[in-house]
Amino acid sequence: MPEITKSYEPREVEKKWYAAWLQAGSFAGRADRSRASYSIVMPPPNVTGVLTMGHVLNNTLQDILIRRARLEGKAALWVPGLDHAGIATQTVVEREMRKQKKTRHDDGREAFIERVWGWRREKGGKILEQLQRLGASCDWDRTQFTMDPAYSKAVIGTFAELFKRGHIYRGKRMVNWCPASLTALSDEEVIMKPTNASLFKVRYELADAPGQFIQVATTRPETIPGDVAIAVHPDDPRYAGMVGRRVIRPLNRAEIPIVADAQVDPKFGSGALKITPAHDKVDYEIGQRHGLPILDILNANATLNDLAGPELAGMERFAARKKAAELLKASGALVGEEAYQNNVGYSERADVPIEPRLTWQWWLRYPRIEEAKSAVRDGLIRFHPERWSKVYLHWLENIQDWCISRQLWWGHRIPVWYRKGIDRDLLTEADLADPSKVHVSPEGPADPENWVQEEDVLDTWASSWLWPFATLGWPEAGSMEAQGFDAFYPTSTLVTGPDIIFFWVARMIMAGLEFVRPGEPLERRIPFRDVYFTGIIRDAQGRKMSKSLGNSPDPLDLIDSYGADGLRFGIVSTAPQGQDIRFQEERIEGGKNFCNKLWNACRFRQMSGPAGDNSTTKAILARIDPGKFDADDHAILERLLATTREVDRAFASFEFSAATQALYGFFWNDFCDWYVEVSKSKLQAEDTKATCLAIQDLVLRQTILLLHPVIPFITEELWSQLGYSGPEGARIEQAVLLDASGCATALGVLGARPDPAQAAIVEQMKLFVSRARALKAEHNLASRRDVKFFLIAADAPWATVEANLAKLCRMAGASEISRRAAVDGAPAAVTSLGTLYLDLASTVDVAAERVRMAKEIETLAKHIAGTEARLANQAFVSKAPPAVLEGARKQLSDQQAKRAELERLLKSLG
RNA sequence: GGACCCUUAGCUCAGUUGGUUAGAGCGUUUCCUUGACAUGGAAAAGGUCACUGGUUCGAGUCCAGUAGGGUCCA
Repeated sequence: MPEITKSYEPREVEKKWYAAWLQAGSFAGRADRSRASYSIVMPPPNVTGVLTMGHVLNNTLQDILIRRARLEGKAALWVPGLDHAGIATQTVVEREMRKQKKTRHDDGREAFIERVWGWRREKGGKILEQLQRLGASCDWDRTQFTMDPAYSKAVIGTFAELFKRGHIYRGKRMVNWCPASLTALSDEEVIMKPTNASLFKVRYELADAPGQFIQVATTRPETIPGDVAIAVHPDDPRYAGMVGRRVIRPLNRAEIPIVADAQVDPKFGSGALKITPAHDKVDYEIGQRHGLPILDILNANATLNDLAGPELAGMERFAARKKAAELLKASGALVGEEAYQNNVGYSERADVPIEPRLTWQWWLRYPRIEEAKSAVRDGLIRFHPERWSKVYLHWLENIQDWCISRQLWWGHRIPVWYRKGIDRDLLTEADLADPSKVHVSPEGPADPENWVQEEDVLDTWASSWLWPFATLGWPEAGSMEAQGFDAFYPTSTLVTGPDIIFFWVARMIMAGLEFVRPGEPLERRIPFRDVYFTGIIRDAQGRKMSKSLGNSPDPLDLIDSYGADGLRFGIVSTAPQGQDIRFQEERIEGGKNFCNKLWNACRFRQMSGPAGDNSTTKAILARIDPGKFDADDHAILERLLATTREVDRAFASFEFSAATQALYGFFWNDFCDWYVEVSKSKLQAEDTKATCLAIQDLVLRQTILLLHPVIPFITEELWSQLGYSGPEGARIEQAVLLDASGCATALGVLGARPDPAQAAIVEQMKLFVSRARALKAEHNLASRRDVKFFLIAADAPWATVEANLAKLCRMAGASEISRRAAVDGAPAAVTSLGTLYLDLASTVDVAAERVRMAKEIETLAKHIAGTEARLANQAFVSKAPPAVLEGARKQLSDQQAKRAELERLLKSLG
């Protein structure tokens, strides 16, 4: 067996094992009727994406779940993939073309799409390779891309099917138009941002009464040329006589009417609203009610068109706003201008203000809304943290039809064909259902020469909402069979961010309910059972990480510095459930240090004695002789069981950081700082050596297994180095992890069930040693190993000390601890095992000693007073549970005894 | 305007049915290269649990309100 090196060097170990895992097919998800299934579909990162800290967190958690499932003996499958990300990808490629002064129109549609594919092959999807550096154990052979032929077929087929079922329609409606990407967006892709604007107060002159005006307030004077009316509230007394009269539009001058509409807010501004139906959703509705014309003064790229009038035509919208204000001022129509903050919708991708715009689009009436609600409300799908279910339900309560068409080329082209020569603007609902005018099918019409295909593509989310089942071969029966659909659907857990709860999570639920296993119960149709929402990773100041701020560390740099395991351990240990995370590189460093600690503890084991048979738990147990147990053996096994129980619980309830913290505390404090140290004495004695080594082997084995999902590389390496892999060299994922009760049973069979009373003695010894060390440190003897202690103790505690004398001396750094009947004038500490004196043959600073002692008595007196007060309270004595009461009494007597002893010591100092 | 979350040590955070003297990591101070580990060990300092009131024998924990910070929806 090779010797374990002095410190852990992750680089080569990670490379070696990842290759070995791939080679062995360790990540392959195979359906297996004899085993429970556990499946996860990875939220597909954008094909344009590179690894961010958010991905690190998200994918580490998925990897933890899937690796733990493997150790629990489940048939585990983690499906990776990529999202074609319509707008984002098209933008990236167009930006490259712009460097050569070209646009996609120079290419033409087909050539452009081919260019995007070329980009995808060369530069896209790098993120999946980066995930491998992180250790992600996905079944890479199943990697899916939303534009793959089979997946595309599912997407297109779904459109045709939903159309057939009456869920999809074509409509001319107000949409959120992105003037940068030149496409419609869904409501979810619009981000409302408070924006500093100016509120312009503009007066419109009454046509029939020159010199009389009606005043409106607007943040968008450049749209005045598109005004077709002024609206007031019907009950507004200020305007009672105005309704029905006409005013002069001050830009692009024309007469327009004053109408009355209850949707006008009389409290806003002057209570009069200018109506621009082509450029505002509310105005459009009001316009419809009053039969007003629609005057569209904007081009698709948000420059003003000729209808805006000669002064503004051709201008960009913000320049036009300035110009409009100037024109109004010059004509005297501008009454005032004040600073104003309003909410403006921005395009999520392009980050420019969107324009409400009237266009023909394809719309989806969401299916299965009620079922989607009850699936979450009734707990068939559980959200973690649970509170997100409120956000989900609230959205479903107020759900609006989904605009699913996008004016892009990169994406799934909508499978609709129009008969040549038909005017699409005139198509009625009845025409849409008429197969002689409109053809809808995945294959297209039999006589394509007579038809023209719809140019629009589908919203990217209208493909990814099929992800949990389309990645498992749906809807092709053969593929589903081959990919184990039956076993792996519903998937077990979805790990994602709460920011896409509407975009993706809710829509996947509706899609699953609509399409999978029709007619079967809800719990068979839902796409996943648990949804874990991660927090958002922020920088140390609490800001979101972003490219423009440059406050996001490159995860690959972190892997280079701290190892993938260090990064994983660090990030998981800082990730409390459902709370945002402030990134601190120190925590990642802590992860690396923990790995090194683990490494060195294993190194110590290797150096301590010959390797025994570690190939199975049974073999290790066979090397343990419970007859040789001392209190420390009981204590470490007791803590091992408790830690296993806590880790089981934490993982089961998605408390990842609690799991890592339990393991950290156990391994560092209980094992390394105490058990390994006391082992150094035990290993000197031939009769306890073998059992002590076997216990170390047992503890290390279980610890490595519990840690493996979090830090897979180092644990695999140590698994092999310490011989747990057996003669066959089995990889760790082939081992079976025993839960707490399984461990207890295994120990019980051996007669080695840990005794809590013995474990309690170790707690006493720890405090004893700690007090001894403190005494030394207070007298500047911390580094001395030859200090003598005296102990005044009753027979029973002395027996404990005597039985563990060698260990206690070693731990305290004492040459001896001897029992005395009386000691005078030495610094002392009161412990539960007796009063401990530091033998300072000569110099004792009596004054300092008295101060220290008096301070301790004072602190103790406060606690005693508190406890006495509680016990003197009749209500407490009569109402508190007996265990609590008994605890308080015991505490009081212990405290009083300790105080008496301290007072005696103080007196003896003279 | 509606909903949700957060406020505990210098910093980042635990604290799960209310119950002994509120914890961890990092940082700080002092000491230590002894044969697993200085990526380490030992000791120590450091907190009116945001504030106010209430429920209770007992509140960091439950309830109401206030202040500050954040997120989502309108």
